[in-house]
Amino acid sequence: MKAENFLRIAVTQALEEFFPGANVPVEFQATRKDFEGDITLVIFAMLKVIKGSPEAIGNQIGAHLVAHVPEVSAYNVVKGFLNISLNDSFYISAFQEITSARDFGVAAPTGRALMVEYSSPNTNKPLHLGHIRNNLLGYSVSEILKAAGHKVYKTQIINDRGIHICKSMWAWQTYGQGETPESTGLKGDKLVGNYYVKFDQVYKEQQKELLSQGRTQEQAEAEAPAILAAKEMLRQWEQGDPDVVALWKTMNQWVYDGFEQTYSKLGVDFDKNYFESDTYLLGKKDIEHGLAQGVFYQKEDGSVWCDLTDQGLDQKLVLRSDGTSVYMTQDIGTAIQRMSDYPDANGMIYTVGNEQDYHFKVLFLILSRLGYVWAQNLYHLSYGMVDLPSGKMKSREGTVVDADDLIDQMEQTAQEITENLGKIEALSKQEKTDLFKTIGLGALKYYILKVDPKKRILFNPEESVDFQGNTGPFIQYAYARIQSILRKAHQEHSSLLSEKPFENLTLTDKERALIKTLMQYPDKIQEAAAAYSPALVANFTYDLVKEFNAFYQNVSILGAEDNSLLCFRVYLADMVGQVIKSSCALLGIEVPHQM
RNA sequence: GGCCCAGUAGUUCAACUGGAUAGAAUAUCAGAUUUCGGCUCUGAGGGUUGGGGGUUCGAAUCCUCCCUGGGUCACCA
Repeated sequence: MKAENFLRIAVTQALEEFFPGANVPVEFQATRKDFEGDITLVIFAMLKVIKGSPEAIGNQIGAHLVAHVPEVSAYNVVKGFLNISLNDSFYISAFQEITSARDFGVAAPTGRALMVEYSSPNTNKPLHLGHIRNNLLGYSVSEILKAAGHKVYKTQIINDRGIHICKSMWAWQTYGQGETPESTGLKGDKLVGNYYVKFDQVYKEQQKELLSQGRTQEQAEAEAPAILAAKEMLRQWEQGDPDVVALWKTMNQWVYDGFEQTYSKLGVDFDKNYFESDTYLLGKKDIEHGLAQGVFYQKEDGSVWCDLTDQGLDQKLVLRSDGTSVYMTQDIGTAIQRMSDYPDANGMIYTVGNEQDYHFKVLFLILSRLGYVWAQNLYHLSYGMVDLPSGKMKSREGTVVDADDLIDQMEQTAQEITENLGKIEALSKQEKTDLFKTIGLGALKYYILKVDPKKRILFNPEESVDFQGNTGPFIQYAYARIQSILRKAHQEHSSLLSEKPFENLTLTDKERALIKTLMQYPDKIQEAAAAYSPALVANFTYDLVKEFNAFYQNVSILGAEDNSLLCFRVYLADMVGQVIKSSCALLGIEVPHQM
């Protein structure tokens, strides 16, 4: 049982005794490290309801707790804080509870189902560093929500249609000379991306020429043959022209194959893919319904709008005067579609960059005005840009960091650093390359996920692979070390480990602190799920590792004086390892058995 | 210009959502060990939380006005 629960009961009893009838708020928090105690009751918070000096009230309650609650061993009062110390038998039984729990930390099913959308790439260019943050966040939040007891459907919408797709199609058709991924040895997304770039070059040149012939910039942009050709192609695609559709299918397949490789390297996956080419006509019907309901209004030219000025927002167009849809129309339609595809789901999380904050604010508002109950369970998982020390990423200037290149670079950096440390000579070649992948990706993932999603990231590849400090490899290293201890323990003391005879131990501060941290794990998952923030999990894991290192430093786990102590320490190390592994899994990070 | 987000040690990030003396890591410096200047320990310095005002027992956190950076305000997606 959690300490907070039985303490709350006892404190309420004490208050009832000292201040009958008063409805006093009981607020606990973890005791800060520099103070004696395990859990702290905040007396200040009570002063609004009851009168008196906080010290006196704290002492009164503290004395009552020591007298009536067997788990409470001592207390002290500092200003308005009552610090409560719990005895070792409480910690030991709490620890036993943890070790015997299956899937410690994972909550019981809540019966809720949610859909998480992430990645959602365009099929005209390869994935870049920004997508990596998106993918890592979306995947990790999905795992965290699952651990918090929800059912999760991971999904992406593939933006496989539109003028940008036709641009690379036209460029390939015109300049490609039949190149394929096989003939060039390029990943499909790279090949297609090259033609997207090619289009832009040609387009720019044509504009320059038109400008020199005296056209305005606007005219040049509109009249360049390349853009006209791409537009024509889009028209043909929409009419189902067989040749264009065939080309579109072929080139998109190249891109999907390329994306699949990148996803699999990143370790992310999806339960369901939506394609914009299937869904881009959705939403019009819903606009009509909304119009009938009075949620929208129509102007004389026939365009349809939503008036959000009463919410401090603007008027928002939802259907053009020619009856065609805009981005918002599609998003309204797909949201409704998805919720009917998955009737058990009653909410969605959209992992999309913060440049679309406004869009999603409006989208959610409109959906709720349309009367969908699930509209209140929509969340925009908004994240900031990723910058590099070398400067900002701008696709126009070609300073985009390609996702595959970055992953390769991370593995290579991991290799250099690991080999320099020289602890892995015993491993086979295959084991080594696997290890470098694990470390390189772990570094990348941890570095990105440890930062609050909302904030911009400055990503420094070198720093991220550091084996010291708040980094992925540091955590992985701690795990590997624990595994090595456990291997030895099982070799040398296997008979001892079958039972857990550690009832009457006296714990050290370090051991108590470690158990305390372990006990927080389930709450951390809930917190992270409520905040949609992998950063909370990441920082918890780091705290746990630090706590373990502090314990490990002054203690010889396998050299304990008596058997039950040794057994206890091995179980403690084992449990720490399990929690590290499990919380790393929530971040999508693998842990190595040796490094 | 309106709206949204961010601003915390030199640097990269925390701070349990209003709690105690704002913490880690990294970099720097000083010791210890090491003949390796690289590895490992120990310790230190480093902060007006962008600035001013306000709210209260108590503010990095809340309200307000400024400053800086980013985003967004299309019949683009």
